[in-house]
Amino acid sequence: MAKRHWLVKSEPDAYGWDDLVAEWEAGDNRDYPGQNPGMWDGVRNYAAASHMREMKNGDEVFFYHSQQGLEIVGIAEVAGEHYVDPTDKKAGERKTKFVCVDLKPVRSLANPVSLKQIKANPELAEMKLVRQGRLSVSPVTDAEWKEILKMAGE
DNA sequence: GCCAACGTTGGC
DNA sequence: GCCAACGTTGGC
Repeated sequence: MAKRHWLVKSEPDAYGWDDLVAEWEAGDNRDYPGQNPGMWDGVRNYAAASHMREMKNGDEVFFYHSQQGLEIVGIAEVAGEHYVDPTDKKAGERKTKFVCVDLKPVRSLANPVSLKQIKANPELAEMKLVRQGRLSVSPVTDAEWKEILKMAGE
């Protein structure tokens, strides 16, 4: 099964790339001690959740900073496939449960790729990040993945 | 099952 | 801080 690629976004004020790295260094979850480091919890959007259900261990994920920075700052990988989000208090009342995955930092980008650069690149005009800005977890095609790595000078 | 109202996200 | 886009909720 070929590796797939994804993009997740997070507000660095709430939980940024550095926080992800720190959690793995600490070997624990900052906000929910005892839970896995890098637990991607709190997604309450069905489209985003269904993407998380498709994520497989080893898939690579761009980590994007929204609100502040507005750029892809690093690459993470899926280190734990989807499970019911332990922070979803109403999971029992719903037929479709929200889920989370675990993300593990692989490396930060020496040259982050900004939303502005992405929008300026016609190759990336179809990206979900551009077309549907509010989606917090979205698929990235192989071509888009390569193009962005190229822009990052990797 | 439709659709208006409301809430949230996120770029600017 | 504003506003557009979109998702969710709830009345009918």
